[in-house]
Amino acid sequence: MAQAPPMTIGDLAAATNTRVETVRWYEKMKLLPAPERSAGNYRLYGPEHLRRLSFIRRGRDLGFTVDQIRELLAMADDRDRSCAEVDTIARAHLAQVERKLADLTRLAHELRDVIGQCGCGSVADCRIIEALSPHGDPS
Amino acid sequence: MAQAPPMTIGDLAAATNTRVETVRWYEKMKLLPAPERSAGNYRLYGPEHLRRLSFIRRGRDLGFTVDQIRELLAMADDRDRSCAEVDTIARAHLAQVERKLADLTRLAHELRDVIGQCGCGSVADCRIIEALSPHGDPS
DNA sequence: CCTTGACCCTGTAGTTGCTACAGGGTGCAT
DNA sequence: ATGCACCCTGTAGCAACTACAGGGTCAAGG
Repeated sequence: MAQAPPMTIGDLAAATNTRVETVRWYEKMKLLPAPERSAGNYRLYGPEHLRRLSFIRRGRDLGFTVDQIRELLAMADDRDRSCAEVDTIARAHLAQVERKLADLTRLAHELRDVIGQCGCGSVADCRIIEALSPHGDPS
Repeated sequence: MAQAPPMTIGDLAAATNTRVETVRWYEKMKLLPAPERSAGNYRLYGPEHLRRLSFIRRGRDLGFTVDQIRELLAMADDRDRSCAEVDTIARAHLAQVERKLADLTRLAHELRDVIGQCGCGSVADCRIIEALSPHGDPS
């Protein structure tokens, strides 16, 4: 069984659908440990880095902040710790997502209302502009 | 009929539920025209500023970007122009909101799934951590 | 052997929409 | 005259990247 050869930063980025600059940024932010370097000073990554970066990316896709991911990683690294903290973070995050969802739903309704009323005449009687303007401009 | 006396930046901010710094920032970003100044170099605002800032704030509440609001303002200022462009911006924005809404809905589902599976034992078999990790780690 | 081109390196500045000072000046009431 | 609340400018910070600039490295083709 041959070991997989180390990956360059470009390989790692491609494998995780990440930009090279972002990988370097995660390293600076200490989400990803600094890897070994080649003779020519290139970063060389192994499968452990791939796993960790995949974790980070998935967390980001799920909308966790970098700080939350840092906490999740610390917990995942400490496998004897209770899972309750992980659950707490996830639940707090879900609550936040649900709040945002409610906001956006309301917003979409308002926008649909506003757009529905527009007869597309001249701006002078555009309902969209009117809806944005302070109520009823009496002059 | 007495004219309303000019408002200070604090008054204007209070009347529109905005922070003073934000008002100054809108001025620098050229959303709000620079007002006259008092002898002591205080900004003095009139009802036109109040109207314009209300418009901006309402647009921001509806999730328009500052750039979009700048365009909407330019159109609103030019009252003979066709309303079709306004409609275009609003529709594009709605489409974007709906995309974000779909993403967040999917995300909330995933988070609920992940949280539901957590029996809260030790991290070693935490389903949340597992769900974030790359599929199935065969070793 | 040399060049070309794709990749890599560091470091810094830009993005969005504000927010938070620091270090001062103004205006009004006591 | 002395507080105190408010105003001024200017700069730096937040999140999470993204986009250079100005260089170095490496493998392949001629």
